[in-house]
Amino acid sequence: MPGRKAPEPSASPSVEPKGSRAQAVYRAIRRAIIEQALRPGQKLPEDSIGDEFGVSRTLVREALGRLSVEGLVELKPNRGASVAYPTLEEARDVFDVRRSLERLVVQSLAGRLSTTQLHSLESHVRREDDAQGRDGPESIRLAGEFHILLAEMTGNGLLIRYVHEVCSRCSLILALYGRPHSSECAVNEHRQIIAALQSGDDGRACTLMDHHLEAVAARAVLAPRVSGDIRDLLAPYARNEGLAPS
Amino acid sequence: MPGRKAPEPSASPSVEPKGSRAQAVYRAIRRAIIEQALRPGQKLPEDSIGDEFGVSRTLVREALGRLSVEGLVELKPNRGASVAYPTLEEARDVFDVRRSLERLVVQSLAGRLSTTQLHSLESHVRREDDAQGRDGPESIRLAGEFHILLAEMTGNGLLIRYVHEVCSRCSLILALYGRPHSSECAVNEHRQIIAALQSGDDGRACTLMDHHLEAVAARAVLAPRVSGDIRDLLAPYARNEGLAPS
DNA sequence: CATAACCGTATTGTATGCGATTTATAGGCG
DNA sequence: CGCCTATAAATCGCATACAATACGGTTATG
Repeated sequence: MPGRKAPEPSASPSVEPKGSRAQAVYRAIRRAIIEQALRPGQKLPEDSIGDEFGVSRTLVREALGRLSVEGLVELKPNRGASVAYPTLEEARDVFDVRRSLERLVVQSLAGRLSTTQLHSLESHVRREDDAQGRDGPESIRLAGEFHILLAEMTGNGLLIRYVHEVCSRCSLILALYGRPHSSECAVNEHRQIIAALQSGDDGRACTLMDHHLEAVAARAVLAPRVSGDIRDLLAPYARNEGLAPS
Repeated sequence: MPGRKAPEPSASPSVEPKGSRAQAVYRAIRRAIIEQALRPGQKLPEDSIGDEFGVSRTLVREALGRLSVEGLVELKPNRGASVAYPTLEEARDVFDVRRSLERLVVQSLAGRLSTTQLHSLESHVRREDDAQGRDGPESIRLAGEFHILLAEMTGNGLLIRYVHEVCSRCSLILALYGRPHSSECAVNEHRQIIAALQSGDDGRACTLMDHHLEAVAARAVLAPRVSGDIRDLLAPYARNEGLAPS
């Protein structure tokens, strides 16, 4: 097993050891994927993972099953699981749905934010500023968490779950197709959205959110990474043929 | 085990025996819930179900897990699974998200329907007419399937999955809170939506869909069933306290 | 008589084992 | 020398077994 250098998972704001062990495995893998510790195409054998976490294949299976439903993991019958490798078409689909959902979020929230919630949002944006450019994966994760934070403020459980899911998948997509520094201006856009929400102008908030997401999608999806490394260029094609990098 | 009279599942348009057996169990339970063969609050013990289907608890567990994620089943730790009993608040949440999603559906579809697709939709609406009033549960199921059919025509995999999910949950909600004959005028509204989509007027289609869903929501959620049966009236309160009918 | 503690039973949570399917490897044949 | 086939290794699909927890009834006790 070569190259076994696992990068430390960046410190989580709130460590939540709650729930069953299966959920713990689920969250761990999920996070590893989002932070790009596990790259798309990476094989995910049940027993290796079980060994790593000290649980049986049963629980790993359960976790992988859920991740597969959410689209973060590909689960081929009798051939095992691997980190999902979204196509550009899937990416566009996800972004379309995401725009719809987040429009609902801002409409629900405009003019209804408590000061506590505002502080929470501002504090988050400040953290985004800190991570700016310094840490690619963390920056991506924080950008996603901003939207999740917004969704949670609606109190709509289903909406929260869906936004959570599309944000995860968008993180994966950005990791794949995003340019480096792609989240540069996102922080400012986040600030603008907060301002619009605070002022209660839901039309403006809606428009801002729409443009924000379109911008994110455009940076990522419409501009596949132009890399000097031939492997990056070939990877999607290889994966299309069912091949994976060693 | 008293009262073991299982009503035949109404004939499915397309029997799809595909996929793993776990998925088969999943679909079976799902359908049983939607058609009200399993009422909200009904306990779902793993081994009884396994016996019934001739599979082990492992597969039943997998199915119940997925259903729990989708909100059709409630899964309490160490206490087993039961058919979900959505609250009115959850119901409203689901309908809110559903409106958002289906707006995206009609926007994607307006003016882009092939004649084949139109025929498919018209044929479906005709089936809805047939079931009109004759069979409550089947009527509800068909109404949901109309929306799923629309979603499938977008080709957006994520959107399809989400619409599928919210439709399932809406079926459950209607079963709980819907008046009898609540889907009366729905068929005509479906026809109008088809017409608007065909004409390519996406604004009108959007409005129609919005009103349609609002009407459905209003019939159901805003008008909790006024029943002479005291058990129906008490059930939600009982369930709120974690109590279930025998 | 009411209440609390105890124990048996039923059901879930997790691990493990076996057979099946797939993938990799090595050997034979053209 | 390359291709096809046969055999071996690895991995998954599923069932089963065991351990842990919660529930119901019974008995002991205040």
